[in-house]
Amino acid sequence: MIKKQLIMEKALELFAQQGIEATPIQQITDYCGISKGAFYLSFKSKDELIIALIDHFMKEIISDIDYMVNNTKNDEELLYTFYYSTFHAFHKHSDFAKIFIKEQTQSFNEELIVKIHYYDRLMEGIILSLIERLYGEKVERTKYDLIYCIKGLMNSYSGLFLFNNAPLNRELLCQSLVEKTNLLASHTTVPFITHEDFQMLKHPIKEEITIEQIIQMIEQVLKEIDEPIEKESLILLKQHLLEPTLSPAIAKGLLENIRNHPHCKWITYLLFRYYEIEK
Amino acid sequence: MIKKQLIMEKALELFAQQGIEATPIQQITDYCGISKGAFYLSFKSKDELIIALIDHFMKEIISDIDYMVNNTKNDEELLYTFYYSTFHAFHKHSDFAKIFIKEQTQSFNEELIVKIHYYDRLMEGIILSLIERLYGEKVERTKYDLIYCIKGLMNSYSGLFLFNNAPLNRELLCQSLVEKTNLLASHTTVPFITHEDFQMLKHPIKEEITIEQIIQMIEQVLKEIDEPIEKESLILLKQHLLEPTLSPAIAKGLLENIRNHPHCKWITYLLFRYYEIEK
DNA sequence: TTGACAAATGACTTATTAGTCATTATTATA
DNA sequence: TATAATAATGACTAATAAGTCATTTGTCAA
Repeated sequence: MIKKQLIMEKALELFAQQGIEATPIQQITDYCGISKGAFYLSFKSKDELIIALIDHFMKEIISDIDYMVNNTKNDEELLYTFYYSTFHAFHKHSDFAKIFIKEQTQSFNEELIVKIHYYDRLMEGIILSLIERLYGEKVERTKYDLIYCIKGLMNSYSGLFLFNNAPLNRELLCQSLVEKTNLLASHTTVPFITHEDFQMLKHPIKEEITIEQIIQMIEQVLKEIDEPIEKESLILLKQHLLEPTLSPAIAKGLLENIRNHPHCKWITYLLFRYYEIEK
Repeated sequence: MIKKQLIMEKALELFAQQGIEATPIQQITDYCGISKGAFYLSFKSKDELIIALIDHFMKEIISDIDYMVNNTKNDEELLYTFYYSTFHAFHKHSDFAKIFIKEQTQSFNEELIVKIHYYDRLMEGIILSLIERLYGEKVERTKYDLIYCIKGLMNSYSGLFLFNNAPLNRELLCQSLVEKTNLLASHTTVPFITHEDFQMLKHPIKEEITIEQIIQMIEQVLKEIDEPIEKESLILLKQHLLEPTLSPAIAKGLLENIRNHPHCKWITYLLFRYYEIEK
């Protein structure tokens, strides 16, 4: 497990610098100080490494954003928080964000395209629920169009700091985008993308994840981490999944405990979604 | 010459389908019904072909748009004409547009990056002059920011028909974007990109700038500004450059102090790069 | 018809890189 | 300590692709 993480970290650096195609396995293993053969003990192929990277970081980024949005009670701050946590995540994982944006349109690998599409959909889902919460009925006709505006603006501005190294006044950027979003949401009368278009564009998202799958994931993560608090929290949450005994407050508290551990972010996201649906 | 055009046409098709990297010369020549050697009679290398393609199509697209914009006398129609001719050109040369957008962020080849930047700048120039003509003084503070909004929106929506081959109601799309642009132009009060930022982005530095040059710049700026905090921060940063004594946290803080001063933006940018604080 | 010149060919060289596997080193166990 | 199990190695194979060049083919003026 440790070896796998080492490879992922080092590979990410090189990929961001040179691009995925231009980085041979040999260079990654040299940089890690291991042999080429050792790489293939951790990953079946170069593609598997790429997929693992995308999964790892997109899960972390999406769950960070989702958590922030769900835990901002004040609607006034909601948009700002959304933009802020998005750009924060992009900045924190800028090496990855670069790769993600770079390869977004350029991949030959089918599995990769599906992955990227999938996470793109999740992002759209977050944006949509945010718009609905903020503007409600008023944007019924324009909300799908708004999603594309927001995505376009984010893309344009994130390119600035990702590829031009410009130092970033993130507060100002977010303020500026909040204003723009509000403007577009309040005054747009001619949407381009309608509900029907949006449905059409929608690739069927992967079917709901089962409790069994979440439990399997927890068991996997338990092997990877050492921190006692997180470990015990996970064990309790697992039991709670099998047979719900804990009060909602305790369950929520346990989720808080594991929320910030890098290996637990995705599980936290799934569990939050799971309990949201249940009630 | 005829041969050269044949190769360019056929190569464009294959590039758009598979990506540039994934298309071998052999495949292009097979598709053309000529030999591999014949290719090298027309182009010195694969790179030369790629550059030739970009030049050819970007010249055509840019001049089409520029012509339409310059020949629209009625300001009411100007924005609509701009969007319409842009999307028309993208659609007409969709194979090329795909490649251009794909490779925009992903290129290894230095010459190619320079080319793409150059044409991107031309596009920004067209958009800027259009904004100035339409809104004049009213957008003095927000016009550079507006450019990035327009580019972001165009990108987001052109992706729809380029990569999802959604059927396109171009009239509706342009109407919709005209409304959005007018909204943003009329009501934006918090621009993110200022005149200074825009100037800065114009000259992306390639060659290393020496400490001495930065110090010279600081001395120059010191003469220009009066604010005590910014002044002292600059003096301290200058000493720190000559002989590093400050802790990273203090240096970072001083940079924060000067970051938003219009005359210090470029220096801040250089220093951030120098210390590699912000990536 | 011929010979000179240009155009075109494709087998070949060189280089790169993903992935394999027989061998060696290390660690755990009895 | 001896032995089995596991991890790690890197030389090797196979595949791909850019670019070259000796040879062939085509053209046309004399």
